[in-house]
Amino acid sequence: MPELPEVEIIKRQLEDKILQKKIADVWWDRDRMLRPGPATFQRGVVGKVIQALDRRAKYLFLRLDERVVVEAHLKMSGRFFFVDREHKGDGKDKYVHVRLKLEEGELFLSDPRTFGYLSLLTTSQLQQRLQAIGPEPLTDLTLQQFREIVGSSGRKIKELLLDQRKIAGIGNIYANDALWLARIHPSLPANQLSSSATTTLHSAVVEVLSEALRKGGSSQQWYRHVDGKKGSYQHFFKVYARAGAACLRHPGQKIQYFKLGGRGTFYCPQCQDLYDF
DNA sequence: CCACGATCCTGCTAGC
DNA sequence: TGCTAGCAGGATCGTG
Repeated sequence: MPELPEVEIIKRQLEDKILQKKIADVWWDRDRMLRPGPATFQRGVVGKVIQALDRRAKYLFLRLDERVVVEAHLKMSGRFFFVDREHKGDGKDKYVHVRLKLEEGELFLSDPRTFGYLSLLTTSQLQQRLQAIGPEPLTDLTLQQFREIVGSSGRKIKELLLDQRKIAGIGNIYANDALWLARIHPSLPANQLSSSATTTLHSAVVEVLSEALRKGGSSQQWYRHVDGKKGSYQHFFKVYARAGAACLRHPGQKIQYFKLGGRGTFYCPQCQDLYDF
C-alpha cells in the first residue's frame, strides 16, 4: 500500500516517538511477519536501542547498532501505530500482528493482509538491499539519470516507473497520476519518449510525490499516520481509482481502466494518446 | 530483453 | 438480503 510519501511520513513521525528507545520485548502472532524467523528476530532486537531511522524506496530501516538493522516493509495494507503508556492499547485494531514493546510506549505493526514484515538484517544484507534500489526521486534522481533510465529500456513506461531497481518509491497510485500529469500513455515504450516528454515526466514524478507528501499521503483504505489520522491525497487523485469519472482536463472524457503488468491502470484517452508523443 | 500469471493473505464491494 | 467473483497502495519468481 504505502508508497514513498506514505513511508516518508511514517518515518518522520516515528522519529519523534521511538528514537533512542530500548526494545524491551517482542510480541507476535504471525511467524511469517518476523524474519528470518520469530525466535532469531526476538533474540536479535531485545535489549537494543533504536539509534536511527532511515527510509529508502518503500523500506524503513531501524538501525540498532553497527551490525544490526531491522528492515520494515508495509506492503499493501501495513501500518505502524505508536501507543504511549497513557493512551492505552489500540484494542480496536484487530489487525495488530507484531508489537515492539519499548521502554516507553509500544510500536504496533497492524496489517490486515499480513504481507508486511520486519526483517533482521546484517550489514552486508543491508548493503545488498540498498544497492538493488534505484535513485530517490525527491532527493537524488537527476534529469540526466532519468533520461538514461528511460532511454535504455523498451519496457512500457509505467512498468519502468514501478520498477524499484530503476527508480525508488513509486507505486501504482503515483505512477498513474504522474503519467496523467505528463500526458503520457502508460503503455508507451520508455525509449520512445521524446526528450521533452521525458523532461515533463521527470517533473511530474517529483510534483506528484511532493504533493502527496504535503497532503499526508493517500488514505484510500488502510493507510494511516502513526497517530491513526488519515492523509488526504485520496481526495485529489487525478486518475487513480477514477475509472468512468470525468478527466480533470477534459470533462467530456471518461477515465479508462485496463490491466498493465497485472496492475490496475487509469488514463485519459484524450490527453494520454499512445500515438501522440 | 519483455510480457504475463501465480503467489503470499484478508477485506470490501459491485453485481446478480 | 445474501452470495460470489473480482479487485486491492507490493515484490518476487517462474514460464513462454
